[in-house]
Amino acid sequence: MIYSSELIKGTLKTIVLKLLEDNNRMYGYEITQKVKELTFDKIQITEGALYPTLHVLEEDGLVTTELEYNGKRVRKYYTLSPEGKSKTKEKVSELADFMNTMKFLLDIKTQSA
Amino acid sequence: MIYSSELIKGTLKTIVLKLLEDNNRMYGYEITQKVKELTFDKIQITEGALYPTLHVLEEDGLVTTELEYNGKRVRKYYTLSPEGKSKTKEKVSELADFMNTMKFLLDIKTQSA
DNA sequence: CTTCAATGCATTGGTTTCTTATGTATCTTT
DNA sequence: AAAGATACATAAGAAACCAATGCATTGAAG
Repeated sequence: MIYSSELIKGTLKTIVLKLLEDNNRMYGYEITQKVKELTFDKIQITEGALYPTLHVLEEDGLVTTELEYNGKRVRKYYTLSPEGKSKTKEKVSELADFMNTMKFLLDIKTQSA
Repeated sequence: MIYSSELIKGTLKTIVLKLLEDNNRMYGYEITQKVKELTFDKIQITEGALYPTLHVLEEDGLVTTELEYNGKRVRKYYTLSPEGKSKTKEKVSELADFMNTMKFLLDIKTQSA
């Protein structure tokens, strides 16, 4: 089962920030694979979604980048900036809070009965 | 605190379906107030978002409607159709599953350490 | 040795979904 | 009488994602 794509909307940026927080330094393709692995293929980030998101994070100063060459193949590594780190905490805690609220909404009957 | 609007994306339809499942029969404005109340003002559904969503649910045959007059003021009541009921179960369980996955993603460090 | 899959970057066009703003009208409270 | 709440609705625009495409390198399989 793969989640319908609407669900990813709004959470992608937070997912990426959280992964960077946990792994310090990652490149784009690595992120797609890590998410796929960690979610047992339930979330598959498309490149058309990921790269624009990474570029926005960079424009906003939340990440810094450095190019690295393995032979001739280039990798663009992303690392959280100080602002990126605090923004990550914000976004993660907001999402956690949101999920609690949603859980409450979805379980109304069980909880009130 | 009100959640940043990106978070609502993708969950609105499921929220509406779930409320209709719990309350059997609701009209639009009532839904906005109920969500506001149940989430302690953290989620505020705008009418510009809600009404198009309700119309789509109707077009898709997931809800049926009936107009009712309180004096001259009209209310449009929405009720889940049989397809709507099964669709609701689908969507709610998908969202619950998604939230578990997200929770796992956000807690990686805690869980692996 | 060549072809296909995987790795790695990126952009473009299109759709969905929501926001903001606006419009109309009724009812209630001050 | 006016303002705010109730109640419907639409329209223009932005945001965020998907699907498709493109380019290039590397590794594995035949």
